Amino acid sequence: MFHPVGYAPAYLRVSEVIRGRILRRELQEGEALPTETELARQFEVNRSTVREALRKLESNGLLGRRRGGKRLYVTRPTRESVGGGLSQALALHRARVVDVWEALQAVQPGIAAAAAERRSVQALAALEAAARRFAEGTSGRDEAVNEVAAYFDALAEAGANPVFSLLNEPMLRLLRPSLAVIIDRVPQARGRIEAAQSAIVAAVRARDAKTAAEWMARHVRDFRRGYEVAGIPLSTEVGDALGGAAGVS
Amino acid sequence: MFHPVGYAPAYLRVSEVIRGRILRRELQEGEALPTETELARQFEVNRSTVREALRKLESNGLLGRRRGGKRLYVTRPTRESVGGGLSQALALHRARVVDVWEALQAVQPGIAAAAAERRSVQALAALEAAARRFAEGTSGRDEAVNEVAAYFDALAEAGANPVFSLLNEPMLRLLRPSLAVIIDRVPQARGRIEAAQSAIVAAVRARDAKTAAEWMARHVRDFRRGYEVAGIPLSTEVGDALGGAAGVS
DNA sequence: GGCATGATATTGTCCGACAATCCGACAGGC
DNA sequence: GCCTGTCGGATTGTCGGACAATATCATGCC
Repeated sequence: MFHPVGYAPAYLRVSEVIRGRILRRELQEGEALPTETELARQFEVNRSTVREALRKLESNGLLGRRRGGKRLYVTRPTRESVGGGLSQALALHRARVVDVWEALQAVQPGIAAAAAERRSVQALAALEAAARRFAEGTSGRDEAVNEVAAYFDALAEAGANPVFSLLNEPMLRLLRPSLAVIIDRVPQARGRIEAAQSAIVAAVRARDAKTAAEWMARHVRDFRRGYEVAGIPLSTEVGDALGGAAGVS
Repeated sequence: MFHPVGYAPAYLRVSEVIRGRILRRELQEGEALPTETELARQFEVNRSTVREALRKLESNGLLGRRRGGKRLYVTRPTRESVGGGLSQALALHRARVVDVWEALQAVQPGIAAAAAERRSVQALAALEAAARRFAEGTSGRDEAVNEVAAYFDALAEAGANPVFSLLNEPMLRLLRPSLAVIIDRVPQARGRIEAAQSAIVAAVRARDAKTAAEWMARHVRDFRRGYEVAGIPLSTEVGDALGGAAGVS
């Protein structure tokens, strides 16, 4: 019958006002925020309150600091910050490798198709470079995993669709540990990945969306085989590795 | 030759420690956090510092408050909190409706297929209920939009894949405003949506993944037609409506 | 022009304080 | 028995002030 009466502490109201300003682009990316003291003066709250508001925006990725800098600048959430939040949420929702794999299966062919349709010359070059780096097989397992991720990223980037780019990140992040295991344990993994990558690159170069999507679908199915061969149960929860090295010790 | 020497302010270190504890499930969901004073004592920092750390975790959705409550509890990020962050990021990355639509096109058929394969009896009932609510056509434009979103949510839920559930939210949120325009301007929109929904429901009931995916693909393609008929440019940036009513006035 | 230098501004952190209010217990009335 | 009113304690939200460390910037020097 009645709606709960709304109340919000000052630190929340302050952060919402600033957030709104950023989303409405009244505060533009790269612009420096006023100093904490100045904000406190304008909002007529204490500096501690302002600081709490800033911390919220900071972890949303809307504010950031230039390396070693002191002032806060308006930034837009990076792939990393968005991906971090999302993969953290997925880990807490007990997502399993099979769940992430299934999502990959759904999304990646579309990404490959988009890349084939719209890739620019530069994006194609970047994609080819990523494939080459993996193909060189510089031995290290962790480097290899990074290169696979970089390849997927380059592909999403070539699709020129920010939604794809942002969705890509968390899935790759979550699969990283298990992918490392596959590369370690399945001898033919590198070869198969390399083959798929170069086939997809070729399709993207030829702007052949259909073939790109098909190869990608095959590629993703292959990952599932990889899990089975490597003896990783599909019901393993992802993100067991998270939380340890989340950033600062 | 040398890595930049790491330094992190105390509020960050504190929040990372707590975050790690949560991700490692040493702090379980639903558990109450110690009081701020107690945390300050244990971490040997000031209460203000602890509060800044808590604000960060709060906006990550890892901590929350029970309605009207005072204490903080460990929570896992809800679809809303994750979706909010993601759609905010997408808005700032200037994602356009066509980008979101493309992602929808990639993901939704997979979701429908997963739902068909794994739906439980309850999930099916929820999906049918959602479809019925929309079909009743209770007139209001905004209610209709909500019901469409609820339908997609129910479908993702039926897929029993947390990745799908979490990815669904932000896309729907971003499409909401334009969907409202479509329903307003395109007379036959309701009918077509209703037809697609019931076809998909039927396929899900019959556990026919292929048909479910095909109908969903058609359904999503239809949305694109809707945009064109409604005269919404596909290059419209999503989230122009965001930022205004982000929460608190 | 580029670079050392010093003054200034700003952040990170602390301390102490107080009002509001949530919580739990407790008593009283229907 | 259950609901309501009361009350003390605990906890959060907010404030003011303080200070060390250091990023920033204008200055002067080569």
